[in-house]
Amino acid sequence: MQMNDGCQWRKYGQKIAKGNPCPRAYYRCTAAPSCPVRKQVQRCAEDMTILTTTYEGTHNHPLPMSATAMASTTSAAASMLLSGSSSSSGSGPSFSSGTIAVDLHGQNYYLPDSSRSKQFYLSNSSLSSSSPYPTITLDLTSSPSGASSHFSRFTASNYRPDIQKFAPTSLNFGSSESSNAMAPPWGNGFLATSGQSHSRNHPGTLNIGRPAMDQGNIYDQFCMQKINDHLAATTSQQTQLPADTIAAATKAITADPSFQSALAAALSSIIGTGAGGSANGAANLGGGNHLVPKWGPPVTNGFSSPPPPNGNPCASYFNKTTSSQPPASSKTIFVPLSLPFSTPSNAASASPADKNDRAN
DNA sequence: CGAGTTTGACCAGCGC
DNA sequence: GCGCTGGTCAAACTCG
Repeated sequence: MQMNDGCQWRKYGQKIAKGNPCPRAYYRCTAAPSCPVRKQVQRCAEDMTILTTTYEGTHNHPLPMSATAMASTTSAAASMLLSGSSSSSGSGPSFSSGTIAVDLHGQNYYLPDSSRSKQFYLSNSSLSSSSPYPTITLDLTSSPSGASSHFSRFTASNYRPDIQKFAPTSLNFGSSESSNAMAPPWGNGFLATSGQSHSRNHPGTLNIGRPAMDQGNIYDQFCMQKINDHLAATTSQQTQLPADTIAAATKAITADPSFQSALAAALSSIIGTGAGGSANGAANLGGGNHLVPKWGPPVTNGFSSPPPPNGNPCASYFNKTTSSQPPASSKTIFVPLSLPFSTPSNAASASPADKNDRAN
């Protein structure tokens, strides 16, 4: 069991996806026996330091606070990213269009792109700043609040130390539960935590040094860490994201090309632009295809781009080689995709239990 | 000893 | 129809 995002996950498979040297790990939520939620964790080929996590399905059980917080964090980031990208990142994918409307408060994202419009609903939004890793979260899962309507959540958070400093995020943890359930042992300080998570594998080094599964854990841990950190630090102020925080986050995100690309990739894959991640996009989002038509190609490219000079950190990580190649700055991308987008059927199909598993 | 992880094999959808 | 790719299962292995 892993404590990634507040939920317990069990790895049930790993596979090397085409176009990405890094294996993709598959996890199932074990918080509840019948929970259909699955998670995919994969490293960005372009930047091994970036992890992309895709959530699929809807939890049929109450989420721990940490999980909620995590989701929140990512959502906010995503929103920021979206807005930021649209305005400032010209180089990136075609986020730019500027047609993207982001309503942080409402958490309602509108991407009336050229021909297709999509509504991004961020059920939770929070920016976690404690983690050294930039995190991109794409959550397409239907959230409880959105039960009535299917929505997806895109969340991206850029975890950067510097940013953290600037953005004392006050996260909306939405859950009254305290961090008890999720409180990770390492959840003390940012440094402490990160050190711990990493140290598990490679003491003293910042590399993710483990297979995808671990990666997932790690990034989750970071999130959790952040959360905890925030909780501790802002115990009393877990409320909404201050404009400042958002702005800072947006800035940070837009400033990081790799992050953008990673996010774009994640989004594209999730959304299932025609390009490549058809499986995810189509299956998960159902109508998700309409979401980000333009992003697809560019993003994909990014992923396909050759690995870092290091050689293939990914491979080594996944191979369990503890080769430590601590990326100067590790980045974690969370791509929580949730199924229930706009297609009810998605939920069903998404559910692993159903047809399952072997479907593909 | 139990829980979780790892890894290879199998299955099914999709594209050519 | 064939091959490719992605996703899942299940047995074996490892760690606590």
